[in-house]
Amino acid sequence: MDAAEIRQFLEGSGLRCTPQRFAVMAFLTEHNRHATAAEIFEAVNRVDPRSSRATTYNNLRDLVQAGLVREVAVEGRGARFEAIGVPHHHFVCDHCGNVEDLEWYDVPKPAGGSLGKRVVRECELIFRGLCSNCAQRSASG
Amino acid sequence: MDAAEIRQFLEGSGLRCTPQRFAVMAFLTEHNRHATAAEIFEAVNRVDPRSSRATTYNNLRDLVQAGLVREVAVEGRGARFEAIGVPHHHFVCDHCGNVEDLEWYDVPKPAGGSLGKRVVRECELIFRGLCSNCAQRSASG
DNA sequence: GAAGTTTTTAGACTATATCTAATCTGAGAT
DNA sequence: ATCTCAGATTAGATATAGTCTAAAAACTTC
Repeated sequence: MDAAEIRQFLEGSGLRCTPQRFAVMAFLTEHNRHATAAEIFEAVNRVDPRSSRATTYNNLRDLVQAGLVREVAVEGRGARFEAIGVPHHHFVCDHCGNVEDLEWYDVPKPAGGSLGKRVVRECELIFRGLCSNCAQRSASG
Repeated sequence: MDAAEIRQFLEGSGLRCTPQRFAVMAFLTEHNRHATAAEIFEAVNRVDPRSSRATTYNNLRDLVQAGLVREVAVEGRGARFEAIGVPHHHFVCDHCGNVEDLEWYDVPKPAGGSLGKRVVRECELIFRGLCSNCAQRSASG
């Protein structure tokens, strides 16, 4: 996603393309990691050193509401965010806590009537275990 | 799980069965909800009004390490915990934030070599959408 | 019942997130 | 161009979540 696309996305959602908001979105699309609010704030701060924490949180809330960003569900302190791009699943390392993306594939929904009257919007698959690095380290250590 | 079983579980994991630790475990097994640390602390506090927040956190950490309790991955402030019992998946309501259990069924692992050298310990499936209550309310409202 | 270990406690401290009121910005109207 | 005003941003106070410390208490073992 390049700068012009980000601008279009924001304005298409009724959000002004402010420098701070743009910086949040740009950071999230560039680094497809699962950034904490602190990391995102730091990135916005590189663009404008006078920017406020509140703005980063406000913008993250707006972007999540607009459907451009997703809050990732992981245990541990501090929310994590990612730009909504190619769908994928997640792998969380027990040891180092890193979150990695796994290729998307369809997951079967619960069978029969067990969903009851619930309405499913999306589904996320989280694997847990040891990432490549930690697995090798624990094998050789 | 009754009182004697909880005691056995704790001692089998090398943990003393203290009143506070017992209270944490008992609350989590009774209420198979996905309790926040604050709710658990409140429950422990009903048993012993002088108990400390730190103790609840210590005990939750110990119980997670011992494999009797799991920290549930959900977005939002405040970690949530559940006793490890029958395996199940989760449904998170977009609207009210409640976490509900869904019947367990096997989920296919990523195909081929896409896991690389990762070692998978467990897998969790999270559905998101509207719970029965919120779905009905939004349909009729 | 003494000695040593584990656990708990109170409260300070750190980290994370939100709120408030004042100020600033920019896109459309003129 | 510049006025206007809703939407955005700011600093800093406040709220919420979690951790740490040192001392006291509660068990275990002898």
